[in-house]
Parts: sequence; structure tokens; C-alpha cells
Amino acid sequence: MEESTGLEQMICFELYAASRAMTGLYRPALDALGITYPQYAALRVIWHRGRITVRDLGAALRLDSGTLSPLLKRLEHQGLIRRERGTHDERVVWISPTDAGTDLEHRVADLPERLACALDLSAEEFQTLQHLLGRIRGAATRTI
Amino acid sequence: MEESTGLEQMICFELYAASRAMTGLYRPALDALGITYPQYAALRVIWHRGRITVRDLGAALRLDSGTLSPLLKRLEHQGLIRRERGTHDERVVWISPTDAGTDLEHRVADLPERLACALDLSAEEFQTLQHLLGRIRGAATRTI
DNA sequence: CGCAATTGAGTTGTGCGCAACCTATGTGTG
DNA sequence: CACACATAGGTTGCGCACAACTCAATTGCG
Repeated sequence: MEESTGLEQMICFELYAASRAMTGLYRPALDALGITYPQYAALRVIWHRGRITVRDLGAALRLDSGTLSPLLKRLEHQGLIRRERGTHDERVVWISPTDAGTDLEHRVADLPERLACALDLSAEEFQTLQHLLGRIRGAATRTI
Repeated sequence: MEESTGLEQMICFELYAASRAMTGLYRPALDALGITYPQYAALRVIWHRGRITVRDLGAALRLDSGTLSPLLKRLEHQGLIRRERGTHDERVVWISPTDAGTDLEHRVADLPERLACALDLSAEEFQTLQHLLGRIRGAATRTI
């Protein structure tokens, strides 16, 4: 029996700790590929869309340009993505995976499933969690 | 209908986004008090225990000394906590709230309830979420 | 006792997250 | 057309997280 810390009843803390625990679960696999967890999340969206603006990527990840600009610069330096100024509207920057980036996609194809297994949740629990997290995110972002 | 991003099915991403949304929900209230969310989490434990070593605080928050040392130094500079070298074992540092720190506790007493309300979850959903997050954290930390 | 191994805290370096601000480009209105 | 305004992306600064490391104090074992 652990000593009480007064945090047990705080959903916010559970969320914060669970989120960090989860990225820790991804870390060994991602370290081997030379990318971080937020970089991986960004790549998932880029792979899925094929070609996306920094703005839309930020909307998908809920991250602003202050976070994304340096992150994308690092992915570009690693040769995983390409950045091109839009020709029609020169304010926008289009992101797309390079060949090396697409290659990486195939090497991590089984990662989500492997790690979902590690969590040992039933399909039903999984769905419940997803629903509740969505509602939290909705409520929290709406209030702002 | 939003465009698909390929992240919908990834519980890890929902967790990551929900956690950030939640700290964003706390931000206005904590900004007014001049503390950050991790500082607030640390203070909750310190208030609850009255007196705690850096080691035990780290175990409660799942944070290492690399994160806690500078965080505690900032709380000390703000006059909210005291740091004292242990007399019996001079390696350990004991953390305790100052009068100003205890005062702050009273001013945030209603914060968890206020923010729990903003989430608009039923008591049952709340409990389900707590249980599932606990299992995730357990599974993720056990695997390491 | 003497010395290797362990432990507790701190430091350094890297990469987020986010606020605040900047610049360039585009849009809308009179 | 001119000028205010909005928008896209970038920069700076600060505070986490976490790995890797240092150092001092303590413990354990022959």
C-alpha cells in the first residue's frame, strides 16, 4: 500500500501521468528510429494526408507554429519531409514526406497495434476511453 | 465534418491532446496565482504530506530530479516552499510549504471542483475514466 | 576497518508546448 | 488605387520532461 499523495482524486493528474507513461511506452521504438513522439504524431498526419499545410497540420495536432516550426525543421534536416512555399499563396508552406519519410512509414506500420496490445485493454474499454478523452478535449478546448 | 487526419484511432494521441487541453483549462486560474501546472501538481503533494523528500515527491509525481530540482528551486524563489538538508541523512532534501505556500493552498481549495464541473462528466464517467487511466499508466510503467 | 557499490540530489543538453511578438503576404472596403 | 485588417509561418523566451552525467553521503561486504 503506497502512501497517500492527495493526487488520487484528480483526473487532471491521472491524465498528465498517463500521457507521459504512454509516450514512455513509445520511446524505445521511436528512439531506434531517431524520432521523438511529437515528431511521430506529426508524421502520422503527414503520411495520411500526403501533402498538408503547416496550418492544417497544427489544427490536426492542436499545436501552433511556435511548436511546429522547429519540429518540422528537424524532420526536414533528417530528410524525412520536404517543405515548399505555396505558389498560389506564398504565405503557406506545404509539407510532404520524402522517399525516406515514406520508407519510415512502412517500418512503423505495426507500431500502433503492438503498443495497443501492451496496454491490455478490451475493445470495449478502448472505445469507452476514446469517447471520454474526446469529451474532455472537447470540453476543455470549448471553454477557452 | 472535419477532414480525416489518421489520428482518430490512436488512443495515444487522444491522451496526449486531452492532457494538453486539460492543462490549458487550468492555465488561466494558475496564471493568476503565478504558478504553472506541474508546480501546482507538486504543491498538491507537498500540501497533503506537509513535509516530503524530493525522492518521495518524485515517486508521487513520476518525475525525476532533473525535472524537480529546477521546479522546486523556482517554488523556493517564489517563497512558497522551504528546502532543508536532512540532518540524519545529509543526502536527502526535505520540502515543506512556507506560510505563503499554505496560504496559497486555501486560495485554490475550490479549483479541482470548479474544473471538474467544466468537464461535464457524470460521476460514473469520471470513475470509469479514472480506472482506465490508472490501468494505462500501470501497463505503461510496468512494461519499462 | 577499508573500499566498492548504491543512493539522493543536482547539472547539462535536447526537444517540446505555449505565450508574445514579428514579418510577409493576401483580402476587403471605401 | 490606398489603406486597414487578417492570415500563415517564423522567432524568442521560459518552463517542463527526460537522458546522461557529476558529486557527496551512505551502505554493504570481505
